[in-house]
Amino acid sequence: MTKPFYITTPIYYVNASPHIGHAYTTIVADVLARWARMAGRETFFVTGTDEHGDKIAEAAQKAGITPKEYADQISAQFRNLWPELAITNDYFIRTTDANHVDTVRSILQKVYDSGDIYFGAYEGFYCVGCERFYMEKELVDGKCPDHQTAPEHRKESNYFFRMSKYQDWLIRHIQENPDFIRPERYRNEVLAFLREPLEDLCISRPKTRLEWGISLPFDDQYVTYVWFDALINYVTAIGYPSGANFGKFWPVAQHLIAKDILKPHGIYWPTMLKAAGIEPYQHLNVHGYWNSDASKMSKSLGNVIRPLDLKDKYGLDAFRYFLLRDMVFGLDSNFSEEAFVARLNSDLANDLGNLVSRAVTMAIKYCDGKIPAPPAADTERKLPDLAQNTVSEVEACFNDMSLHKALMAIWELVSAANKYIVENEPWSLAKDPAKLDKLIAIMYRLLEALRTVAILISPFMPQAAEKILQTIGLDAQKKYDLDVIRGRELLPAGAGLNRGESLFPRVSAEKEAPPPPKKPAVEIKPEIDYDEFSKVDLRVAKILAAEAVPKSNKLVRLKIDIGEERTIVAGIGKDYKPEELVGKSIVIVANLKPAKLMGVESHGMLLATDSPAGLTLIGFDREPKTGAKVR
RNA sequence: GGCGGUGUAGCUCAGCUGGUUAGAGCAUACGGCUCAUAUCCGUAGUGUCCGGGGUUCAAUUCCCUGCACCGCCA
Repeated sequence: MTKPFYITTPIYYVNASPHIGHAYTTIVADVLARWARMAGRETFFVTGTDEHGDKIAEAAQKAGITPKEYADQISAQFRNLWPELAITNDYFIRTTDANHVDTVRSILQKVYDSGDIYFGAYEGFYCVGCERFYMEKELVDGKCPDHQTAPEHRKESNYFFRMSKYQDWLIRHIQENPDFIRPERYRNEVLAFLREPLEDLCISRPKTRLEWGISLPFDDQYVTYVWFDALINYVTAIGYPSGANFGKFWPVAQHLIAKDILKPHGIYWPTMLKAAGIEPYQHLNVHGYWNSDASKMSKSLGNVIRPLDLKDKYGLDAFRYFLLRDMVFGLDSNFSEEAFVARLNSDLANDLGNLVSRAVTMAIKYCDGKIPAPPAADTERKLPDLAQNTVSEVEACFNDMSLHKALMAIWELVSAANKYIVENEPWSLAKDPAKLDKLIAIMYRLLEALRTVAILISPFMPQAAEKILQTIGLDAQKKYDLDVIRGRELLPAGAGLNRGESLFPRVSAEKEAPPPPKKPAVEIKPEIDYDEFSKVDLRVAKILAAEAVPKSNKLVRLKIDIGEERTIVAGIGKDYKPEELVGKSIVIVANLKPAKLMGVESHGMLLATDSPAGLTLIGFDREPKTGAKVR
């Protein structure tokens, strides 16, 4: 009986729509899960969404909906994306699920009862805009670095988890289990962090400040905050404490995360488990970031690569292949469409796609369109032996999280098969009837190698694997596993070969750059004379205050100074936060006829234009005089 | 500021505990084949192995130092 396998993705926070980073992590988890199933392991694969916290409450308020409605929307985006990426998760968990709420509360109570949660005061510099405390060192000139406002000195009482108590235990555990956190660089990072004394973890927020969370079971004036809620999903998902799955899968739990959440998973989570009397997970697997053009991808930079765009443009399997082949697990990688196309053409189209195409064409021609009988005395074992080695090698790579190396190993087999064709020149053998047996034996070994390749790539590229199996006359619906290729199960002689369409057509790199859409030069409105222009009174205005107009998506009410105070309403709420507007100098049309927007009278209109990142206000390169005319 | 990582062919990278002509893939050039998605196979290169110093019979590999980039912590 082989060991069960339990893999989780991070519990994704619903403050942003899914991007390539989420896609990568989830695809890696999927590849691991598919591989484990193929290796005959009982497998459980969990992903889900983290839905509590002030960021969600805030975003929901801005959108004019309840936090739950907001979370429902974003959570659905994740849930709907996975089938499109062929993700085979067994369970999708949400931190708002009732069973999760119960589990969190029961673990909190348990830790509280054992004395590892205490009530304490927290004192410090609190920025109202950020709704968080700052350490003195973080402040710039005594002011909040984000808002440039002086923080208040506040005292707040909260519940704390006695994390410090488990520091020594954790250090020992990591040292005694070298594979606990991998790759090694992240293990070292955690150990480095643990050289400093660990502070206790604040795990609550007063409801006066944040209501959107799970109430503490021992004090309903507080909700639990962030990690003490989110991390617990990994045990909720398998039915902690008494579910059958928990007993089976928890001892082999593996988490998969990106490096940005190393600390919560490498430090908070194991100590929380320890305090709750639960064994630690088995492995924490940490990967790097996908960068685009060397700058870190972020929403604010507007260079988020949308996974679905790429999948639709080049095909899901190519997308999955590229992500897994180009990133060394643990390190950062650069994403570029150019690299993607290069991989697709050289590895998938030229090497694999063309191999399948030529092998099947010849097999159909030389073997009557059917899988031939295996050679009687098979003494020539170069290709079959290599295939066997490849299976073992790929297996070793999986144990090591070296997925890119697994693909490299498979591609050595692909190359060897191509070489095998050139060396044996089936087309020459076909001209000599005396060499028919040899020809048939060669075609058989080739088809056998294709089957091995197809099965080995199936966790990475499920669709392509299926197509190859169909092409070489095998039942694609059958569940193949490693035993089929390791045990050298014979190919079903007589099964019909089908030359399908190209597996991976080449794509042209040059033509990928879409031709600049032919625009009818710049469209200019009809001419006006100066008199007409001079009717427009443009003024420099200073923004004194700004607030979102309730129930509106993008309207912001601005109090401005143009020598006199005025109120205007502007549709810029999607691109600017009210607090970042205050103090800015802008240009307004001062003599525009007042208009009521969402019940608020606007006395003027500000000027803005489009930028790649959204609207941008017309500004100044020197500080202007408030109220001055703009000519 | 403290700790750590990285710096190897045009590009992306592999090189464990020091040892004969420093490797792979892509890109480039030339040759071969024609079954195949103008694909495949073979051959050929080029490298101050970031700079400087040291240890050693011998260093890309160890030590020190400088530079550049990155990460964690503050």
